Amino acid sequence: MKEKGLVNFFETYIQKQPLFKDKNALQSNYTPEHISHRDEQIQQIANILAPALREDKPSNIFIFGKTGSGKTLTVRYTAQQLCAVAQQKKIPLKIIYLNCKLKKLADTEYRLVAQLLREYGREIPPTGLPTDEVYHIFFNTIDKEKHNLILILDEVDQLVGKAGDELLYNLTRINSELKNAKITLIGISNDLVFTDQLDPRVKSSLSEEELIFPPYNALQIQDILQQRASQAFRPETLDEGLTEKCAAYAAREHGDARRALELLRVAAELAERDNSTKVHIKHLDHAEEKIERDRVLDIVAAQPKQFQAALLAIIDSCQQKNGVFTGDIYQLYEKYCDIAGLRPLTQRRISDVIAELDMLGIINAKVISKGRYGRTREITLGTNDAITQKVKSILSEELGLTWNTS
DNA sequence: AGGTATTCACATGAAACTATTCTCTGAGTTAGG
DNA sequence: TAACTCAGAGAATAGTTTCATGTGAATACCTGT
Repeated sequence: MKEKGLVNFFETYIQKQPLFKDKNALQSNYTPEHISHRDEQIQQIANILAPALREDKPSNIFIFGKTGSGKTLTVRYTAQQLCAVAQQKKIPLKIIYLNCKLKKLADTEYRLVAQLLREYGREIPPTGLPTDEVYHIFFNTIDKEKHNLILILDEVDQLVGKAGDELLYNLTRINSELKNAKITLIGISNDLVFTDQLDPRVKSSLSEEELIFPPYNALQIQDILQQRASQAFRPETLDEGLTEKCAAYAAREHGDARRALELLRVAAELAERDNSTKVHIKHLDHAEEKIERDRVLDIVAAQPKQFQAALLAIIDSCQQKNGVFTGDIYQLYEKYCDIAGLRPLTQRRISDVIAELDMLGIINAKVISKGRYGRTREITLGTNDAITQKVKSILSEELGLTWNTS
């Protein structure tokens, strides 16, 4: 009986008209043929990079803009076009795109240079070599033949935050020592004040040209959504006013187009699972909640045990009273460590852990001064009750604590 | 009343330490000629 | 003698600990009226 039901399910599943025509169009790494509302920026970047086609060195560029304002997309698109022309005309040009945020790939000096070498077909061990040595190999490798190298560093702020600006300094300076090759840097960052941390020398040479990507406004997002939606969905699958609402959601979040697309995709997935023939507004609401829940649960499950114990202590304290401080958390945390058989970390470290959890958006921690009674962080939960309960049960399970709700 | 000094409870920074992973190198060992 | 094995030295990195210094405002303590 049961099996038959399942077969039926699969059969009807096949017969069902899918909502999606081409789901890829909503994926964040999808590059559309035409990029709307960024013509000006594309032209600017093209102008700056064009000298590469005459085998001159283009200026370094620094690009700022909030998340989801199309920075990466625009740069990659322009670079692709440039590369295509260069290839056609047999102009020696190499473009490397690196995302500095990706762990284990390009988030330290050593790894970034190693990754660059990998792009040139040289295998570099993940550890064991001195950094100078790797630089040396890099230097020799790229100087072997005459060419222009355009290096796109996405989310450079992450790199500088972790590894310092020495690398950028070396890269900008390396040009004067290279005989054949020339390196052009394109830095992409969503942190507008980030250059303040940089060494003035690096700052001036890196931002020979600066570009700012303004966030999309609601109308532009709507336009983009509609374009992508027409590729992604069959006609007549979206409810009236759906893209408008979706755009409005995203515009509220500082014009993040990526979020808008994700929202639309998840909503459609939910609709599909619902056996609905159309995506309705209610799906959009559910999608927003689901995205948030998935994000939090993923982060929580991925944290190390110590973070989980700290988070559990935070959740429990916060549920008992509001206005929770670092000291309270630490005491409870020590207790939980004891039960779970963990060696408790120092308060200094827990202070950092709390700050990191705050960064992840799971909790809110604000430094306040209680005057005579010291200075500390005031901690509140950043998620709604339903999610918090779910998080709590995951944590209890992970830590092997059987929980009695008293 | 108004002004200054104290004081608390951590925050924040810097440096040093630990553990892990990996390469490189050279000494010692082994097997085949 | 060439090939192989293995231990030890060095590196990079992540995660901590240790030590030191900083900090904002509620209180305590003065001061002069």
